[in-house]
Amino acid sequence: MDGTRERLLDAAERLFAQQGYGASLRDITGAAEANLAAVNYHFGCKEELLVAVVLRRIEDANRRRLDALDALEVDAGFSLEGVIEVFLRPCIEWAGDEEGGGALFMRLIGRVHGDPDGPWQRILASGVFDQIQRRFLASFARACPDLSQEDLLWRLHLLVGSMIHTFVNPDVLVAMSGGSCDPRDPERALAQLVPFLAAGFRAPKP
Amino acid sequence: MDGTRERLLDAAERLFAQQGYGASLRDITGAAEANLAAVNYHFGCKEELLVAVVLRRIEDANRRRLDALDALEVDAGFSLEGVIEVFLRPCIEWAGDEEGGGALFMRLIGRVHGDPDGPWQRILASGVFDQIQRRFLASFARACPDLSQEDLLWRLHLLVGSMIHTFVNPDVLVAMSGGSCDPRDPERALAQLVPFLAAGFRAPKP
DNA sequence: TCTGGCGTGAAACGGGGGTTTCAAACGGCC
DNA sequence: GGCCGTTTGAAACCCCCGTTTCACGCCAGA
Repeated sequence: MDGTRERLLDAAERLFAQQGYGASLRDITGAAEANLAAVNYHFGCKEELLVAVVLRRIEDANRRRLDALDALEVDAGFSLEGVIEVFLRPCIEWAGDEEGGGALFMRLIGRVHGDPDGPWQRILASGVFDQIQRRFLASFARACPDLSQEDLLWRLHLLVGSMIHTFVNPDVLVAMSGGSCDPRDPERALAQLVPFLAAGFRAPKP
Repeated sequence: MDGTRERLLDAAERLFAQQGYGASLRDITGAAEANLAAVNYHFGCKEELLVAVVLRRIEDANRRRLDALDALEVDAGFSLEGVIEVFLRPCIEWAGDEEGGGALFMRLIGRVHGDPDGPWQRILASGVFDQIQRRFLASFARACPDLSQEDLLWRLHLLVGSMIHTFVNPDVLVAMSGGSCDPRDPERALAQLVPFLAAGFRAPKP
């Protein structure tokens, strides 16, 4: 039967998200109804499996971000808020997607992101974020022409931090607020994040 | 010899930060020049050791934050920027403290924070952050009287995200900027974070 | 001095981990 | 049909892990 590779990616995404990198290959191959050796055959080793899981979603998300940014740039309605929304969109959709595994994927991102010497380095080194970073920096520079490149980098970094922290673990904010704040509601999350971050970008230069 | 407990905490802090929760008790007790069984004797199990490591620093930091906030509240110079700075201060100092282990501790925070089902839940449940959250929410409410409780929670959450993302892995921003942005420089980090976050808090209500 | 608990040392226990091996099965192609 | 590269199956290999056990030294208190 074909599709073993895809089934492995699906199962790994779910189990890595739920249990962290400590999830065993035996559990993953079991869930994928594949043989234990299939992981090493298709991906080489456990770490490469994780990298493949992450890249599969990131590359797709970045394509959609670039498309949306293209549309925004030529539109007369170009705005700082629009750029921020385009950047946030994939994460917001993932966070609200309980069935398709998007919510789990965000948790996985949080995990690998917290392990600086692990697979995350390989993901960064793969260059998946290079084009995204360049394009968005250019758009933010257009929206905030007074800021230096250094300031833009700082603020993009702070934006990413708020985004990850919010969508990786929506439950934290839900619990903290007793349920009144819920990042998994896309509209309300955007309504909170965009004004906050746009105001941050428009802050006077340090 | 006394101090085994403290040596274990020191060694665990370093090794957990460098290698994650996967660091073995054999390595930790070896580095602490203690016996393997000492961890289970003093802390019960591996997870409790991690919790103890984290709480040791968090409790101290929160005490200092509360003191600084007390001083700020009675001062005529009370301001939103002041509250933000007080909140950020411990993390900024840790991030710049390579020798004392503060920088490593921030990495550890990033790791345990990314593992929502792990020891972080026990840390949250311990209530270490309850008083801090209440006090700072009150201060932010004083600085931003127009915002609802829900908006304040959202914005405090976004602040925490930027803070963690920045100081947990300073190298990311350093690499991304080619060295021109360095979160480990306390003054410049404050100069970037405080205006951005203050403007975010002052953004109009969603 | 005797004693009892506290801390330590050394070893073993039971289990699970990633990876490798090699033979068997599959599937397109000459 | 026969062949060969690709994929799967089952088992073994070797290693490291957290925890437990139990005996031994230590030292205050009776």
